[in-house]
Amino acid sequence: MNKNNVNKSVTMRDVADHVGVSVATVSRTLRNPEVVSPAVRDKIAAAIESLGYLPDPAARALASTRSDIIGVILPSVSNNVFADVMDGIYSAVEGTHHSVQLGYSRYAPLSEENLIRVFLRQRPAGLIVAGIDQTEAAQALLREAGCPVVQIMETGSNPYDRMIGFSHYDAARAATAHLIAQGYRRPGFLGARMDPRTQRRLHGFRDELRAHGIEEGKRIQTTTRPSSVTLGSHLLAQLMDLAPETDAIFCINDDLALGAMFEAQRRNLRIP
Amino acid sequence: MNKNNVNKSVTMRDVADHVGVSVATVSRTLRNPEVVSPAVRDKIAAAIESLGYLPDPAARALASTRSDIIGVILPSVSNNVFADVMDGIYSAVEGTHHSVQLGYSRYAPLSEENLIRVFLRQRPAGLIVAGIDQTEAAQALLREAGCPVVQIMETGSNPYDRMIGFSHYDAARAATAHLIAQGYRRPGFLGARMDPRTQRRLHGFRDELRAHGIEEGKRIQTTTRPSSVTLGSHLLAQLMDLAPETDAIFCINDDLALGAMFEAQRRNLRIP
DNA sequence: AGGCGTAATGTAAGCGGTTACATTCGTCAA
DNA sequence: TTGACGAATGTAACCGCTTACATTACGCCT
Repeated sequence: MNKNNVNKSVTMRDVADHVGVSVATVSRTLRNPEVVSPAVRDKIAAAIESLGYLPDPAARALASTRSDIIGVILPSVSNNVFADVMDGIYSAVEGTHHSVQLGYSRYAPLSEENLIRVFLRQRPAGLIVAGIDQTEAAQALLREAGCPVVQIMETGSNPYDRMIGFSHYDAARAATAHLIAQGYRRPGFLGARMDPRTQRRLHGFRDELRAHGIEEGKRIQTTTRPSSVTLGSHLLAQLMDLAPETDAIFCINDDLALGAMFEAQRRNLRIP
Repeated sequence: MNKNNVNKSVTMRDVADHVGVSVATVSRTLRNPEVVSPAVRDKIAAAIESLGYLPDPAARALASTRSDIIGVILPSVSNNVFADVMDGIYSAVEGTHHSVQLGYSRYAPLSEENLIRVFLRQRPAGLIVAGIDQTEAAQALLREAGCPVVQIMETGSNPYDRMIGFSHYDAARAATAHLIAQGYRRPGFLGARMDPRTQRRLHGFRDELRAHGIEEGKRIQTTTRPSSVTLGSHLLAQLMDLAPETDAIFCINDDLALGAMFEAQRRNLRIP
């Protein structure tokens, strides 16, 4: 096996010549092998292996007007949750003929819209986007994407195509209800970034408090800055200064929670 | 501006017809505008904008035998360090006409080799790989990649092309020297995964101890399992059970360190 | 033997750009 | 006035593959 001719690029033509068939036949054994006679198919497979042929994805995409790319658009790379998502996506894609192209919107809807446009231009095999907060234009694009579109990490009504995730509002209510059920009557809330998703969590928290007739006081501390561990510490410090009665904390993510735990420890607060 | 014709795909032909020039001229105003007369150039730019033309990357790649893709091959997505790397790469790429394609080797050299082969097939604009521990075949591929290759997160001799990073061995020695300088005479080591990079850190640690005539005792606790926070806790527990004299800890990464801190806290050990 | 249906393969026209080379045209020196 | 030259644009081949359609080969029936 001669795998090293990346530069001299073994083409389908080479494989075809080597076996003594036309390129069409080679293409067919790759795309739908069942229409090629087994004898020829085997010879072609052997030639592909021995010549180290690898298809040119650009040529394939151009000729077939469809690529093997799966576009993924997430708001952030540096968040653990998204890292887990990527992990999952890559393990699913591994071993298939698909490849992943990742875009990063930085929580900016316009930048997301643009990414969608660029990705769509490659006629991707599929598109994965986070959430439901796309711009009007982006929504239109996604509705006629011409490929499967899956929205992840959130649910809502009216999906473009498929949708998997959970309701951040409901989850926040459930978590808050849990705290209250445990007997905590003065729960606080720490939030950062405050993008639409985060806001829905805050609404869930608030509505659940209200449902139990609990005043929120000054126990909701948020910032629009991106979340981080140190920010978690700051926010908890702020919270405890302004609302020392706080007896439980709802953090919108793990970064903040971790920072809050460190700060709590510094202040010798009890952590269950 | 009609940006929504992603399906009906506005081609360069459409732009050319709209302005009344040949496609070659359109292509030129995109590729090297300086050879096109300013008047025509402006008309073309306006047409591109108003028709919402976006180039087809596959066609471009096929015709020019070079793509705008920057291939990035990392061992893991789920590690914070790599998330930071991606963050940096994406901010550098944002706003350019390049796009990033990320591959994930799962610390498996063969899988990395394969990714390199596949990426190279697209004649990428550049390639970024982590470290220096590629297979022979991969090394050969990278040396004649035909595009810039940059190795990150580590240094060593004999780069394929460019290399940025630091020596894990030296860094580990320096960190260990620091602990010893602070007066800690019984430092321990927690390591996970134990890939070549990690091993070099362990060697650095060991060599520095030896240089100071310090016995390592049972204070080196490692596992080949991938690192995680809970693993950090386990390893510290194990370390303190087997070597209670330990007075400082060297953790190979933040996951482990965090886990170790939690465990230390549980055991009421003092953390500076 | 002749005709026909089917399976296997070949032929060739694109896919949407890039680019070497040819052509046109205006300018200017002789 | 004429020829040469350079700048601007057009022409067309090609990049490597896919795929509709044409062709060939073969087995079977009448």
